[in-house]
Parts: sequence; C-alpha cells; structure tokens
Amino acid sequence: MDESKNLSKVYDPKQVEEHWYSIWETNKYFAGRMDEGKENFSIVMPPPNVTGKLHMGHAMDNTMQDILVRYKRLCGFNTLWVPGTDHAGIATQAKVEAQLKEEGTNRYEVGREEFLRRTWAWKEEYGNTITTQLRKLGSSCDWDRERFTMDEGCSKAVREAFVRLYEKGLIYQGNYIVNWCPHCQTTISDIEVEHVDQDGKIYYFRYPTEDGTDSIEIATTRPETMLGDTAVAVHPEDDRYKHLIGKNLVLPVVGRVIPIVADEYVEKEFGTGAVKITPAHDPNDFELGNRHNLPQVVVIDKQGKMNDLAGKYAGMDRYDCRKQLVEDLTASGVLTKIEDHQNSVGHCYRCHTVIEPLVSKQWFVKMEPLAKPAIEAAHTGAVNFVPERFTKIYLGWLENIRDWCISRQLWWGHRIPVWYCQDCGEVMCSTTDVDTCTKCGSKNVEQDPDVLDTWFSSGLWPFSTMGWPEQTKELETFYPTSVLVTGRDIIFFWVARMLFDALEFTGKSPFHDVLIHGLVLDSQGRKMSKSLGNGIDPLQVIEEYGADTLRFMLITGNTPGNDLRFQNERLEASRNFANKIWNATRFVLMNLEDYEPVAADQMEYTLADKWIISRFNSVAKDVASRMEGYDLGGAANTLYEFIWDGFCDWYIEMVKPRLYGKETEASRRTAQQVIATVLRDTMILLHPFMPFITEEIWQHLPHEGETIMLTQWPAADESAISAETEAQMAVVMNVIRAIRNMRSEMNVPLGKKADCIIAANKEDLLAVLNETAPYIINLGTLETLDVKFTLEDKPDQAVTAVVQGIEIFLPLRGLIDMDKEIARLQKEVEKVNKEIERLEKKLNNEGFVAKAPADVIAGEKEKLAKYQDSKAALVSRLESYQK
RNA sequence: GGGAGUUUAGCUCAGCUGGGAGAGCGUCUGCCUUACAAGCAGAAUGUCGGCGGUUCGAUCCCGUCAACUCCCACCA
Repeated sequence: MDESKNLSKVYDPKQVEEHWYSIWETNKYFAGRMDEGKENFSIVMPPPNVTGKLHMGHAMDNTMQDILVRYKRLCGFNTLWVPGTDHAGIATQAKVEAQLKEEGTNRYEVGREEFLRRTWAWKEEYGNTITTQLRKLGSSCDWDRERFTMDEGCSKAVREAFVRLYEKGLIYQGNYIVNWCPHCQTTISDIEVEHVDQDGKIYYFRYPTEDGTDSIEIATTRPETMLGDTAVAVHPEDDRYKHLIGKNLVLPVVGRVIPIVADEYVEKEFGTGAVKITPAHDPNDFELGNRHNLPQVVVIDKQGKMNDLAGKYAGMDRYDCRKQLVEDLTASGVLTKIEDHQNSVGHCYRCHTVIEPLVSKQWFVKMEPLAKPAIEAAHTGAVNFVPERFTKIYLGWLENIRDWCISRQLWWGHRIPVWYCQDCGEVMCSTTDVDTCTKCGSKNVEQDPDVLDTWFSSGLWPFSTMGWPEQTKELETFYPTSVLVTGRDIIFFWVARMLFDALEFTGKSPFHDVLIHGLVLDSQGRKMSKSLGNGIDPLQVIEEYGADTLRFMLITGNTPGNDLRFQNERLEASRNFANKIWNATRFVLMNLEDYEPVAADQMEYTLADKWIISRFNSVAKDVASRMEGYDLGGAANTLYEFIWDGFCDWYIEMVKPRLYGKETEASRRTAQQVIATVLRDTMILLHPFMPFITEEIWQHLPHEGETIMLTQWPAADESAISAETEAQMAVVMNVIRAIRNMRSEMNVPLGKKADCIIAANKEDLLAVLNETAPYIINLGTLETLDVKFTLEDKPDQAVTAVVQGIEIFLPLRGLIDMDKEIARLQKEVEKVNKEIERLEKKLNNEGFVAKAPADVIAGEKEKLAKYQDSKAALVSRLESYQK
C-alpha cells in the first residue's frame, strides 16, 4: 500500500477524471445489459440539440440522470441510459445557412440536395461537441446505443407514426391560420410563440357605411391589416350598433364593400365595441370569419411584406406600410385618434422576430383524441410527476390544447411522407417512397416539400430509440422507461408529446415517473442567457474544480422542482468536500500499511466502532430511501454530514490512538478493519454523486472487483443500527464538547493540558465514560481524567460544567478568573431555568397532559428531570463559591 | 384575466407525516494538534413575511393580505 505516500495533499481531479472515464468507457461498463432474472431500469436522455454546447441546464439534468442510473446499476439492475442528439430543424439549418451566406450564396442557389449534403457534413463535424462534453461530466450512458433523431431507425419510426396517424384521420391538411416567422421562413407551433408585453399604440379608424349616411369607429393595434379586412363585427346586443347590423361599410383606401356582422365574441366594453375583421391575419378573426363565411384576403406575404392585394402599399415592409398607412389615413380623416396601448405581441422563440399570423395550407395533428388518453394517464397514475404539482400544469395544457401544426417550410428534418400525383391530383401517404401514382399510374409524382416539426420526432424518442416499430428485445426489456428527467420549461414541448405519442403507438406510458427540476440561475437569481451574458460554462467549471465538484454543487441545497442559484461559494464548498474526503483517505491509507483482514471473532470493537457502524448503516438506509423518492439533494446532504462530521471529525479523531498502536494490537487491527470498510462502503454510497473521486479512492482501498461502478450497493444492516450505542456516544460527545467549551471560554491554551474530574451519577454512564476515557482525554486535550460515581470532595477551584446531570470539573489552579467563572455559571443557570420554566408550563397544562401522546409527555418529563439535575448541580457549585 | 412557486440567521438555502428551528458561506475568538489552513476547536445571530383560525400545542394544517418570481391566456 505504498500509493498512500504518492497521494498529494490537495486533490487534483483532472487526471483522475480523465483516467477513469476512459477506462469505464473502453471497458463498456455503461452498457445496458439485458440479463435474465434481473430488474430493469432505463432512462432516455432528453436529446440535446446537435448544435448545442453543454450549459448548466444540461449539466444539472444529466447529473441527476447519472446519479439515478449509477445508483440502480450498483443495486444490481440491468440499467440502460440511452444518449442521443436532436436534429433541431431550425437551429441547425440556420448554422448551415450562415455558412452559405459567408460564401456569398444561399440555400435556394445551392439547391435542396446539396443543402442537405452540407448539413449532414456539418452534423458530422460539429455534432459531437455536446456528447464529448457529456462525457466530461461523467455521464454513464450507453454510447454504443447513441441515437440521432434523423438516423435511419428514428426516421423509420417517424414515417410509421405519421402514416398511422394519417390513416386514422388524426393528421390532416388544410388552410388555417398559423404562426409564421418571416425571418425563419417557416410556420411554428403555438407553443413556439413567445408572448411579450410591449408598449405600443392603438389606432382608431372610422369606416363609412356604404350609403354614406353613417359610420363605425373601430380600433386596431395593427393598422396594416385593415387592407385585408372583410367585415366589421359588433355585439348582437349592442344598442349603439344594432341598427347597423347587416348593412355594409366601405373599407377606406381599398374601397372594398364589407358587411357589419354580429358576433358574441365582441366585447361591448372594449375599445369602441366594434372590431375590424381580418380573417387572413388574426386567429380570432379567422374563426369569426369562418362562422360568418367571410372571405380571407391575404395582404401580407411570407417575407412580412405587403403583397399585390395591398394596392399601392404592395412591396412595402409591414411596418413601413403601417407608418405610411397611418399617415395616409390621417390625411384622409379616417384616423380619429391614437392612444398608448400595451399589448402582448407574439415572437418567434428562436429568432425573436414578431410572428405574423397568416392563413396557409399546412399539416396538422388532431389533438383531442390523442390528448384524452394522455390526460387519463396522469389521473390513473400510469405516469407520476415529481414533484406532484406539475401534474396540474401538464393537465391544464392538454385540456386546452389546440391542433398542432406540424409542417415546417424547412429543408433539414423529416420530410413529410406524402406524395402528390401531378396528373390526377391523388394524395398518397406512405412509409416507403412513392414513385408511381397508385390511382392513375402516372410517374409524375412529387413529395410534399415540407418537413416535420422537430418535436414530432422527439415525441417518439422513448421508443424510437429502442427500435420501434420493430418489437425488439430492448423494447421488451427497457420499455416503458423508468423515469424521465427534465426541466420544467419543457413539459409542454416534449413531455406531453411523448406521452400522447407513446400511448397512441405503444399503448403504454413511456415512463413511470417524470422528475422535473428547475432552472439554474445566476448568483443574482436571473435566468442564464446569452443576451445577458451571465451564463457560466460548465466545462470551465469542470476544468477548474472537477466534474465531481460541479455535480455535487448542482444537486445539493435545493429541493426538487425549485430553481437553483449558481454561486461560487457553493462550488468552493463542494470542492472542499472532495478535498476533505481525499485527505481522510490519505489518513486511512497511511494507517493501513500492514493491513490484513481480521476474522470476525478476532475483532475488538469499541464503542466508537459500534457507533460509526451504526451511523453508517442508518446513513445507508436513509440514502437509499431518499434515492427511491428522488430526493437526491437530501441524500447528498446526509452523506456530506456523515462523512465530514461523523467520520472525519469524530471517528477518525477517536480512532487515532488505537491506530498509532497505543492500545492493544487487536484493537488496532479492529480499527483498521472498521475504518477501511466504512470508508470504502461510504464511497459506494457517494459514488452516484461523485463518481470519479470515489472510484479513485475505492481502488486504493482493500476491495474486490474491477470498478466501483459495478460493485454492490451496501444495503443497510438494520441489526447494526443501535439507538443505545448512538445515545451513549452522544453523552461522550457532549462531555467532550463541554470540556472544549470550558477550555475555550477560560482561554486555556492548547499547550496546557488539563486534569479533569467527572462525576457521573449513574452506573451505566460511569461504565460508558470509563470505557471512552481515552477519547475524552485525547479530544478534550487532557492530562488526566478521573471518572467517579460521586465526588465527596469537589475541587474547590475548578471550571465546572454539567451535561445531562454529569458534573465535569477542570481544576485549573491559578488559571481561573473566579468572577468570570461565576458569571459563566450564572448564565448557565439562567439558560437551564428558562428550559425548566417552559417544560413545567407545558406539563402543568391540563390540555397537554390530557391530549398529547404518552411518549411525548414522557419525553418532556425526562427532559425536565435532566434540566433539574443540571440546575441542582450548577446551583450548588455557585453556592460553594459564594460562601 | 387565470394558475403555480417563493417569503426561515448578514448571504444562499435545508427543515419528511404539527411537540418550540438547522447547514454552507460570512462574522468573532483561539489554534500551522504528525489526513486536510480547501483545515481544527469554540462563539454569536432568527417576532420562521403580516393578520386571523383549527389544535393541549403551528415554521409545518386552513383562511386572508402583502411582496417577489415564473407559466398560461385570442381581448381588437
């Protein structure tokens, strides 16, 4: 065991982490094995965008998954964690378009085929960035099963899913109003629109009636859309306008004659109570227009420019048109006023361009039949959200869902598997390419040019990655998956879609549990964002502090579902913890040089041994139960406290004299055995959280097997957990604390070893104190310790403390400032008095005695007795001084 | 306009099913004690957001108000 000498004082994660990860990966320790007779545990990784770089959100998300997977792997499950990336339609296409732009060309010039070739090339070159970064984090995913949403298998699944929905009538094509992004040049779905409150203007126009005798004033925030107006609507019960219903207006500038219609949608109180209706450019107007059979006049094109139907404004940008139109209408007296107005404007979630609602022919998924089972699944418990409150958010969305526009006018993505016969007009939907019209036999068929919304393929991820639609062994073994771990910002986009897709195609919820976590915020509580420039790069953190430190920091000190503030102080605390473990290990190894396993019957356990073993087992129990309940932060905290406080500050300190050979050889051997075993097993408990340092340490300690990753999780031995042992140790620890406290308060220098006399008034305490005398001497920095049952002659000049009725004296002749000591004792008496008062009051309360549980009452009585003992001792001590 | 979350020590946060609050960092004091100064020992600090209610007893349950944060929503 000479390695101990090579361990440096400060833990250096860099070499350790790289070293072990490559060993783990090359030895295929991450492989999702499918052994018979074992329980299965599986997770599919939320696929990051191929264009992505690892950010703190990924780091947290993947750390949580890795913790769960490593834990279950240690528990002996068949575990599979499927990694992969998402093709990210718009984002990836934008990258390649930017490249083309630099070369002075664009995608239309190079053509679709060449564009796709270049995009694949881009993916090959840059698409691995994030997966390499995930490795740095320690992610133990099965890289041999890495998937890509556009790989062959996933593409096949996409076509299969599309065709099935199409044949069921759940996918349809139609002219509807959609969200159009003039910048990205594509439709986007409703949830991809971000509404931002903006200060703007509201303009009032007056439209004259056809006969010129009357007029109606309307209000709008988007004047340019008036060019596409095909009606004005009023409330049927609005007395101001009742007489005008059915009459016609003349649309200024355009000159079109448009009707005045009555519709309950109009609110009498808002604006003028009359609404201009532009069915082609507003979702509400679109629906109202359908109810009244109004024509749709598209006046804004896909570039966000006015088209030919806009007359003299044709070719103008929509905002220039607005400006010009307002000027013109002011001049002609149509505009009556302009007011400041705040309204919510939809922006593209990717490029933040203002969305233009417009009517166009698109593909949609009919949501209601799909949403129903997904709602049901949450009610029946087929899927469980953790924390539970997210169920409501999920349900709320699905219950109000509208049909999903899935066609995108992009090139990078899954092309819609629909072909049109150019001769007879037949529409053919097929899982395989179509080159002949099934109706007329024409070879003149063309595939729909659009691709599918990226989330269409993401929705299939839990089963497409396992081979669906084939019935593979993976599906059989690992599907449905155990848990999905993801951020709360993605519940609608992804979680809900996976659920309804999975229920539709596999008849099962794709995961039992959904573990939702919050966001990683900056130290001031703001969202990390590119525009603020407040993002912290996880890789830089790993470089500086190590992955274990980052991981530990990311999961401690917060509760499931809550956001986490990123603070350097917390990072340092985690780093210090890693270092603490490292140094504890150095200590252990230094004292293990002649280590040989000891037979069980040769062991000479001390109270400290029994105590640390008891503590270890309760920790093992607690950690396991927290893991099962997804309380990862709680589990980590338990371990932190056990290791630092229990193992390092108490056990190691108590065991030192034995390891240094100051007691019997058997005692030394026992101590070696206990300290090595407890440390090693604790490393296993900690391994899911800090995989690298625990592997490194485990390898140095006596162990069996190749890697800590595949060893066995130490199940708690209940019989080793002893409340009695822990209570006895608590007494000893309290005595030591009291001694230290007295020394400190009396300013006794450390070099000055004190003599100490203890009067324990109970037989069992006497025995415990006698047994643990060496610890007390050592940890209390004492010269001698005299433990007695009762004390006839109490030292006349001594610092005194009373712990649970035990009197402790430090006769520091000449060092004691008697006034100070008296004041100190008085303060103690006051404290104790307060407690006594409180307890007496409680116990004198008839209601309490009558209604509180017996054990609570007994506990309070016991406490009172102890305080009274202490008080008596303190008072008599004080009196002796005051004589 | 709905809905959710948060409000606990100077800061960041824990606190499981009600029996009078904890950690880390920071602060103060003393220590380079042969694993660790990224450390050790000791200390101080809280009307547990406000007000009501339920209860023998409330940081924890209920109601209400306030502040902050976030999500959802088609109000021209």
